Amino acid sequence: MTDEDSDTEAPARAGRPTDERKTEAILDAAREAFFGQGYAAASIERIAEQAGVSKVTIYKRFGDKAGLLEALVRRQADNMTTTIGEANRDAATLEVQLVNFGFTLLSFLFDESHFHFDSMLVIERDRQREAAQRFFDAGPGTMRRELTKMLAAAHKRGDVHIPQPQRAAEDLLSLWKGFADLELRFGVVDMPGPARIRSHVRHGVKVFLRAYRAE
Amino acid sequence: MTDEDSDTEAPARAGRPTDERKTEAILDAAREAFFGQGYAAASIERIAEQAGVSKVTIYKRFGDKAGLLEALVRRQADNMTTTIGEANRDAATLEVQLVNFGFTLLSFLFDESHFHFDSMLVIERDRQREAAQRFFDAGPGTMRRELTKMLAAAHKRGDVHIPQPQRAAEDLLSLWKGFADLELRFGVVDMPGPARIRSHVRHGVKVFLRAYRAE
DNA sequence: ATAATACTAAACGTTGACGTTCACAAATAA
DNA sequence: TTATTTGTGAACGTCAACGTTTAGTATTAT
Repeated sequence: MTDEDSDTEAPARAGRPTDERKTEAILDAAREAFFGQGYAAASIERIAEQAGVSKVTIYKRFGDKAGLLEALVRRQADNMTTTIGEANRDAATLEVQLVNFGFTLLSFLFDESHFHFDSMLVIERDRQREAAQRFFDAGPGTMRRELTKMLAAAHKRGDVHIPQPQRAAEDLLSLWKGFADLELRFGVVDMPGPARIRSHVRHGVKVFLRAYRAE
Repeated sequence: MTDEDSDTEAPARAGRPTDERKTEAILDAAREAFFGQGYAAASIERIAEQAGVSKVTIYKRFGDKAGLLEALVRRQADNMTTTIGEANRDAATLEVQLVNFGFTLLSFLFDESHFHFDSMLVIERDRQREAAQRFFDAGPGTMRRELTKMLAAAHKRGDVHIPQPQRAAEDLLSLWKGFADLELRFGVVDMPGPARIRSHVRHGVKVFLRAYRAE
């Protein structure tokens, strides 16, 4: 009679329960396919095969190809938000603080599983406008906000001279992403390891602080 | 009015001569399609239609889809080389010199017809490795070389303190391309006009020169 | 056991794109 | 005019992918 519509995690429903690991496997396979070959070239059939899942399961869960991309974007964005949250630690000096922040960011960006992401999304942005916007907010947007706050605080303390913190934040993000990103994208160099990433971040921070040091 | 062609070389061959304007029209249409939708999603049939050309003509001239992309990449790379060559003018001060250089570069990069180029190429780079490399050499690679030379000369003159000119060139290129590029790619802002571009370039140069000024 | 739900495999219809062939029209040199 | 080459349109074969359907299996609560 009275259906227990409990909004808790315990389903307590009849029938075979959904296997959440399959959802993860599908999204992992979709990531590989979409990022590696682009949205159009990726095939649901191969995604299903690689995920060890029936094609029908994908359609049951995500509706269609666009829905699968939508879900993937959401997961990646959440993932990024989490990573960024963990990066915002306090440290002794501003320099160390920035280096930590940048290292976390670049380690994330220069990861095989995320690297092709925006390239695909950019091409698809006309068809997936809100998805692209959401990803920007979760990734670069959040990054800019956090960094802007940090820089404004440092300016107030007198550590640096940064009258326009948002613009400065964009400068630093540009220096970090920078040319290494270009070389990577065109396959001129290999993916850098942690040591190279840290060195690159340090260099960016140094240049940045030289430009914005207190007079 | 009939135009008498006297500039071009006479083919002096029998039969109907090839219409070079058709080649251009095909490449223009291919650019729109490839850059806008990506390689896989673009269709030769629609490219032919948009170019006002028979599909067979495309196959006669370019062999297949990959050949068409190949030719397109080559044309874009040549185009870029030409533009960069024109940008390298001497000017009174280093600052003016850099601003001119950057303005030419960004005007080219932030043009609708080139903007999606690397996004497509990145996804296709595994299948079109040499095309990607060629484009990198013609574009960012040349840019870095030219800029490195300019900065090394300025360092020798004592105008600035740049012991590692190539790294500094990468920094400046990063600052220029920077965050505006990201916002554009995700559709957060519209394509900037010349005024905004010049302002952005100026800012980049200022930050750069503050960081690398002579002590 | 039974009902209910998740899931699979295989087949299906449909669409769109690649690349080819063929008959024919258009343009030019001889 | 004639030979030669460019270009067109329409049709064709092939293939890969989307998304659906169906019949049946697996897993759970009652």
